[in-house]
Amino acid sequence: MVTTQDTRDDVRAGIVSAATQLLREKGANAVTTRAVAQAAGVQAPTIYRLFGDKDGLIDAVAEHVMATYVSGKSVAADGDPVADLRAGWRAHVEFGLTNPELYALIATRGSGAPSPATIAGLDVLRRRVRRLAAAGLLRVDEERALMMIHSAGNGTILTLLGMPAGQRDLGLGEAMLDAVLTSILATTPVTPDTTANAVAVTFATVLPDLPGLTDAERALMAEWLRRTLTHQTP
Amino acid sequence: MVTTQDTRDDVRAGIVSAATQLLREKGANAVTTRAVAQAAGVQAPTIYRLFGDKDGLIDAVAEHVMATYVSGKSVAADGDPVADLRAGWRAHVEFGLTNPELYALIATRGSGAPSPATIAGLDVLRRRVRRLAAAGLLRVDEERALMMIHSAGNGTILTLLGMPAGQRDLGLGEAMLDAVLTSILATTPVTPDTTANAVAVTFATVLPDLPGLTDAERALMAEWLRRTLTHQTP
DNA sequence: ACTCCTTGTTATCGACGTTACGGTGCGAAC
DNA sequence: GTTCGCACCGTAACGTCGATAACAAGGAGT
Repeated sequence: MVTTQDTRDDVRAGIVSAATQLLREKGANAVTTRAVAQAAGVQAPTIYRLFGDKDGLIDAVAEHVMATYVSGKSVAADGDPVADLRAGWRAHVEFGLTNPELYALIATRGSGAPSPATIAGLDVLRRRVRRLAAAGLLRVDEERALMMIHSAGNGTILTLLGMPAGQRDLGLGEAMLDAVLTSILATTPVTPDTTANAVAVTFATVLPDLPGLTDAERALMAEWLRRTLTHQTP
Repeated sequence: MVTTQDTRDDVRAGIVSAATQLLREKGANAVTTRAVAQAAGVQAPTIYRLFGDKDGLIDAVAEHVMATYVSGKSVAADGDPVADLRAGWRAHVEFGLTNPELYALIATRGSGAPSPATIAGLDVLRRRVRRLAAAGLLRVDEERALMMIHSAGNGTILTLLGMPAGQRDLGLGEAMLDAVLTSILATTPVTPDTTANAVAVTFATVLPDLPGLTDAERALMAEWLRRTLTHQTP
């Protein structure tokens, strides 16, 4: 039978919708299990049967809001990697400013595991950073670049949310992104050809200049590079 | 008579101390008015007579912890303004990592007025930025520079606190500060040679695709690459 | 001696997250 | 067709939280 599953999903959607509206209109403190249950027309234990926990409800709200938000935008996954990163950054900042209570709720989980929404956001950001790295545009560690962009974005949004809506420095977001990009981007692609072979060849030429490695490590890497390059059949 | 005032201060100090210890050892959720009152050997209403509010108690705890923290360090207010800013940044990051629960508590006040600790931190940062401006070292708005440093610091600390204590990228703080300083300072500090780093990063992305290498060799190279990239470049 | 302000103590309020328990309906089995 | 089993639903409650009212006690100042 499907009706039971359908009504279950309907009830679930209704609860999420009620919680979202409550969060937007009355603030985070107004999102209590009783208030949500009353607004959705269900009983309090229903929330626990469907979401297990209040945090589960919050996660579902975050997922719902983010889904409806990104559905309105077309994420350009092609084209210039840098332009894509900028677009993603702007969308992120705009999302934070559009949903202040929700963002403060999911971005500031005191301790413990980060929220699923945070993990999802980090994943899409990681994909964008990987494109930068693959294009030869990064001059820092991929993980380092990821963490820098994440920290800058999170800090910027929280700072903007911390000041009254009227006097927000709206250029702060662009300035922060420019600062991070200037620090992590290579001015021009370092290799015109990003095939594995070409990159390995280029890497072999800069290997002696890399700091923090012992001579033995450098020698081993050079040896392995030579092997992988001679392994090529063509 | 002074004894009444003295005992009042003593009781107050005892409550703050108990709350601080409770916060450090049992986490933020364990800091309840009842638990604090019992740990301090007073009754629950005493907290409200002395601090007015639970937020007041938290603010007092923050002030106490910060005071005892900065008392251990000598803040060099003279000398190079840039060096002072760097020292203040490092102290701030170190404070956040040393007091995770407290920092998460005061830095993530969802909405409403920021905590007194935040305001105090912004004030000392504002003074440092003003010295930069007075020395003619800023190439952006003073307020813009203030907000950028504040956002970067807050975001960095929250990001570091969000990952397990073992695998924190401790160079992230310096990298973020360098990124912001490069963008706001008139005198651009020396940017190290980027070519080698960029090639190394690009190489890391193609490393999994290289033929003729064992998994162990690939893992070792990835580890060495990570080390050379996170290596501090003067 | 009398009054007033501060302190200590108890009891309690309303709200919160969460859960135990009994009823209820519906498909399955005989 | 009757009965059994089981998943669901609604009521009520539990334990805890922040916050406060009410009142006793005791010393300070006049």
